Amino acid sequence: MDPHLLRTFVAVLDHRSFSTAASALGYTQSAVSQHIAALETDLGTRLVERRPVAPTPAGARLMEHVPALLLRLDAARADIARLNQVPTTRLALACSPAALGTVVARALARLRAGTRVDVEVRVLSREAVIEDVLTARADLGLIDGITAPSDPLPLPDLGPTTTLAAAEEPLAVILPLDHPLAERRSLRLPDLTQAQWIDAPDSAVPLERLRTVCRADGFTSRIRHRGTDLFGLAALAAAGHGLAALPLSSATALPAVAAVRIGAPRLIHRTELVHPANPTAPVRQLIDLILGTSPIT
Amino acid sequence: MDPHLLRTFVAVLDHRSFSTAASALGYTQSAVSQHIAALETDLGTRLVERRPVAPTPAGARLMEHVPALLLRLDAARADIARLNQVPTTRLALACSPAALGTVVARALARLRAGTRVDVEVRVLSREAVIEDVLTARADLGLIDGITAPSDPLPLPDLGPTTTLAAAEEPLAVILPLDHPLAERRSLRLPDLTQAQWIDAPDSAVPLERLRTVCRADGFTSRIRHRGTDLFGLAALAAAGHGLAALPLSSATALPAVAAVRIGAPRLIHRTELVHPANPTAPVRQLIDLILGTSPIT
DNA sequence: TAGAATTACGGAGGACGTAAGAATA
DNA sequence: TATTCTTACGTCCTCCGTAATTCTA
Repeated sequence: MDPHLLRTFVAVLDHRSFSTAASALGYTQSAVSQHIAALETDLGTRLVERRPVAPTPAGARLMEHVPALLLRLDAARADIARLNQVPTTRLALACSPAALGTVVARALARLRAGTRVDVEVRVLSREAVIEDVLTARADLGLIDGITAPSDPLPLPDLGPTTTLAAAEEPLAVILPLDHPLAERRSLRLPDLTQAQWIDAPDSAVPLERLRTVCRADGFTSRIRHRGTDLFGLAALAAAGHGLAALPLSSATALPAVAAVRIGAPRLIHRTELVHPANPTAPVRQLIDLILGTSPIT
Repeated sequence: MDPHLLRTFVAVLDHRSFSTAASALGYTQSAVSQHIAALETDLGTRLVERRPVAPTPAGARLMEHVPALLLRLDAARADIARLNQVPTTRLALACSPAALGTVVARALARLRAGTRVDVEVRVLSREAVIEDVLTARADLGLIDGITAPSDPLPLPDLGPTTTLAAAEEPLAVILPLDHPLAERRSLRLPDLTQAQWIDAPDSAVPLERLRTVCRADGFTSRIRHRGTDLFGLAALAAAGHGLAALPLSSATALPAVAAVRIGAPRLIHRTELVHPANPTAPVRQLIDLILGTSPIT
């Protein structure tokens, strides 16, 4: 179970082909074939079905571990590299779309006033934000999500990182202006299980998460929207393709849609800050700024 | 970052010696030295201080990743091995001490009545239970802990496993029979931050966890009790060495100590069941039995 | 039958052991 | 000075590429 073998394993399944995986990795087909054969011998089972290339049940099971494993490996390497890094004043901040509106924009406004810290903001899916922070492609991450008021966001294994609550606000849904529910003061989420939704896991609250917090099925969607483009999502919602859940402030700011607050169950939208252990001084400064505890105004 | 190198890395730090690590791993000292050198070259930093052997800051950082990494690697292998395993009727059940009292004993009483499933019960620390389930040394695990009433227990990353709530009960503290607070109907946890506690992370609720849920410091201890022996813990508590937090039923059943319920904050003690994906039929049967949904009575 | 994976085989590099050499308590 | 780690070096084995072979859509 050498990491190299595991990397070619995922490449093969990603490309659904030994040869293209080989060229992507800079190996020959032969080498890839040998890698897979070595893995299969080691584990004593066939992992990949050939022609067409597809995971066997065992391969699928392995695939549930390997990406996390390789990520953690990269995280370890990055974590050590960070130790000897000289503090830069050019910081990379990765955030999910709703985190940008609820926290980052406001924080950066305060930044202009007083510091000489340069920030590059990168808007990504939640998973990609975590990846970026773990692998040191970003100095700081902001992730948004919904939970019961006192709970932390359920984040996957983050290793030795710290998460801090950066902002909380009510949850809302966006819907077309002429939607029958658009005039309501607030809505109950369980009443919306049968509505038509847009599944926009990278930008809005993932439908899967709505099902979990409501302990209910439903929340079906005909359209899936990938990417971090909230305005595009709003356009789809405005055109009547379905609802989407967002923090109230973002929902209100979007054009051509109505924003209605979710009144029940008691849920909040929270943005959490994720940062590696032992942040450098500029990073710590930015953290303080975002948390609003900084003397800089 | 070959897994072999990482394994010798942890062995070296565990044994605080290259030579004893070598013999433990079945290598020569030379090989171990080369392993460490290879890792250090790869990562570009010294990881281990020699004579005496100790982790450098970078080594300590690496050490925060490696055990989890190696565990996940073993979990992947075990997960695949389980696929081709023939269902046994001899099941290994790993549980934390309080889980035994709250769930297992009762469930196994029902087991005697109707099935031909053989169970081996193993009482371990929470971490060891998780390890056993992930690496298939146990077919099923039960872990106890405390949280706010509707929250799940905060378990570390478990990969593709499922957790289910198995039992809930009030939280209590045990104290000497002649303790001034022993006659109380209930106690508030924040009032006990300044008391003397026994830190028994393997058997009772870890003090660290009490601090987290109370959002308070304190809960200091002079005695640390390792191991899964609840009666030993009770003896220490009875002798006045400090308090310990346990589920009410276990606390009540222990000899020579008073059990007082924790009234605030609103916390529950919950036992959760951890099992791998796709359990075999006998395992599923045992799960149903434990959850009380089984027709077997 | 063509496209694609496997097998055979050889060379380069890596890994481990033996043994001699440095370093430190 | 004794113990412990490092370095040198030889051998064996592994890994990858080339090329011939087998498989299957």
